[in-house]
Amino acid sequence: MFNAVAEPRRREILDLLMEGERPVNDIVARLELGQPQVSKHLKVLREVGLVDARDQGRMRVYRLNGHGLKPIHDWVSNYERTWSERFDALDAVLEELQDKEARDDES
Amino acid sequence: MFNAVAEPRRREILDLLMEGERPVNDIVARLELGQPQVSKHLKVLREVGLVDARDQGRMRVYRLNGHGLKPIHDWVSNYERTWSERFDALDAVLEELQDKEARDDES
DNA sequence: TTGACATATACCGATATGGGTATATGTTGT
DNA sequence: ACAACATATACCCATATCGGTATATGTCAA
Repeated sequence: MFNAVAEPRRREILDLLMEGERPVNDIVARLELGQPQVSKHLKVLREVGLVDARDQGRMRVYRLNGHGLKPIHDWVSNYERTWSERFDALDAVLEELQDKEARDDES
Repeated sequence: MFNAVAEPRRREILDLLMEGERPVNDIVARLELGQPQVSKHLKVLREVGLVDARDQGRMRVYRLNGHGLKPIHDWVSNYERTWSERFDALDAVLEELQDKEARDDES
């Protein structure tokens, strides 16, 4: 899953699909990459559930399934506290509470 | 960057470092992996700025630098709207506004 | 200074991966 | 039925990556 997204071209494909669903050739036209390569990347993305496909006439239309990114989002979110100012503020509050408790215990 | 985090063992190392800074051998003891392999993973993590190192006596203590994950968090966040209920609610509001405008234009 | 320790690096082999070219599969229009 | 089209797959090659083993580098302790 992480691996699927680690590939720059695959991220490009996902970014592109955020605009809306697209048949393979549209994607090929945008990316500077051969059609077989795009099909392979799409296969990988499909296998991990990041995109879905729908047959329409002789073309296959791919659309984004962003829900597949939730695991990554969840994992990264655990680290957000290490940089986010929002969490720094929260830390400050918690620390203050601890200090207050310590003072209360003393007295 | 994405690539550094795509490796399961490297994610394990990061998860482990969330508990606090650790010398290499501590990490080796936790992961079931040889010391050279751990050193190599740490090197990769250091190169992309996800960990920092500090020399203490004859050991090198590594600590997490979660800030390096912000780019990933930012990228994934763009997709959050595609699954989050929070954003679904926002979409509903926006849609309602559009409907309202449409009705106003008619009259 | 010497030996034990902590870590990094060099090297090897197996496997995976990405792009390229050719071709197979399936669909439409005539 | 046939030709053009859209996509997928098979195969090849070059390169990257991971784990493993051996070894180099640097530090402490006696």
